[in-house]
Amino acid sequence: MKILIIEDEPELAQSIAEYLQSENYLCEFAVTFSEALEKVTTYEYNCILLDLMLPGGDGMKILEELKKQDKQDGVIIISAKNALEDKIKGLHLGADDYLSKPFHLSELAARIYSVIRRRQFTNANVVQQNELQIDLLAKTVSIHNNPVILTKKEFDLLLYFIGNKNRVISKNALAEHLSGDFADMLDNYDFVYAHIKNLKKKLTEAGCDNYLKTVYGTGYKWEND
Amino acid sequence: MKILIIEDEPELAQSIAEYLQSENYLCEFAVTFSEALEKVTTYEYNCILLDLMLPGGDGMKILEELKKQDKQDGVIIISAKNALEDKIKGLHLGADDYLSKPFHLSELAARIYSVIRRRQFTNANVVQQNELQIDLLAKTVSIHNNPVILTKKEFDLLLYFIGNKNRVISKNALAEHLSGDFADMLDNYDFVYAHIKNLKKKLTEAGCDNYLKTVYGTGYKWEND
DNA sequence: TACTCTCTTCAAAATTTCTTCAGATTTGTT
DNA sequence: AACAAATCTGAAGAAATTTTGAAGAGAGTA
Repeated sequence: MKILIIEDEPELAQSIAEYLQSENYLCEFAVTFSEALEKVTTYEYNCILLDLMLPGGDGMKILEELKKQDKQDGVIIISAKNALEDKIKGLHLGADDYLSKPFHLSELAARIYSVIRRRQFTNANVVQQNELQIDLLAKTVSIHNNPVILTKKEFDLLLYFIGNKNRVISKNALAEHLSGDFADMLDNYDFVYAHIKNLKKKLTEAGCDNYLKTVYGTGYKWEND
Repeated sequence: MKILIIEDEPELAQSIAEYLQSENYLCEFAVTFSEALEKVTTYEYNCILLDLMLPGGDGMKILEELKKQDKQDGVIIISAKNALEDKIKGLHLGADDYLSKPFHLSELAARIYSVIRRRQFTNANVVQQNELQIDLLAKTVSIHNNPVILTKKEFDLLLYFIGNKNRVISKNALAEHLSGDFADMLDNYDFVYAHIKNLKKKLTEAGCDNYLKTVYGTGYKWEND
């Protein structure tokens, strides 16, 4: 069983490796983004441990590449950030699991074991939120088994909100998220308003309570108890 | 909240500033090393964004100077270099965070929020002050689980007071904070009076003791034992 | 090309918040 | 006590923000 450890902190990488070797796994390392990308595209691993905070690039890109190349490696994201948004995004991109630092090595080993075992069977990634059922792989939303047909941007928005529930998200952040631009200030939020309106409408028409609250002068918030 | 943007690329500095301004931060710029050094030693900021590649000197020197002078400003390093050593060195010299170019402005804003929160309040996103519970992310205030609905300016005011509790805040500082401008001596504080009044009213009506005391002729103070 | 679906833009309407104002009240001073 | 200056207050108009429907632009497909 081969494991690739993509992690730039040498001590952490080393102790993970030692533990896993004692569990009879073969370990390899990648420290930088480019190194990771090269190994991932060239070889095949039973499981990849992916630290998102990499020097040289966004770890998510590794996931995207794996998906693009239809690779079957199992992936566990390791992140210092505990952002649910990252988790959802990661799972969305095909990661199998998500582990926040710090963690116990035994916990990691357990996850690796179950990822490798589970890889033989397929299992859909479904998130249940309030009355909504969201299939991250199929990118579909349903409510009590009735589908809610969303456009891509609406689906993205919904995930973004749910991944950040009970937090106010500024219009800026929404605009950036929807447009996907880097460091570009947008001075017009009309398209944000439009997508929010449409999303809200579809959800309420499908019988979903209104969890998407306006925070006047700031942004929006998915409000949950 | 005042941010100093030490960055020699005008476009990047500009879009950062616009973004942060729309998120209610006050921004100042420094373009050269000497200018940065002067501002940093003369004024105080809630957060300093520091580009390491500066004309006229090594950005790390700014960090060293801050440390030498025992300044409490939060610092986020922004760098085109992805060098792990830079990151480590920066963190050693007291930087709070490190961000590689290119980055999303919302990511930057999130880091700034964390840095300021850690310095100003706690590590948690919920601040407990007297009987008030303030959720910084949800931007909500509640008292014994009953929500107190505040407008944006009222919420800002409350945070400002609590972040400076037991300190008298001048009307001028309040006016500046509320208007979002570096305003010199305004001759009219009516809007300050109005916001204070409304905030006080909402808090006391929700059952909060009156901690917000008038300091006749000077300003106001959130008084705590 | 024509068709369809999605995204963005636009402008008017609705809503919420902010500021101003003028009179009332409080505080400090003589 | 009397006066002046500072602060408080409620109301109303002003300003800013959001909502909305519709129209135009763009992307993808047959």
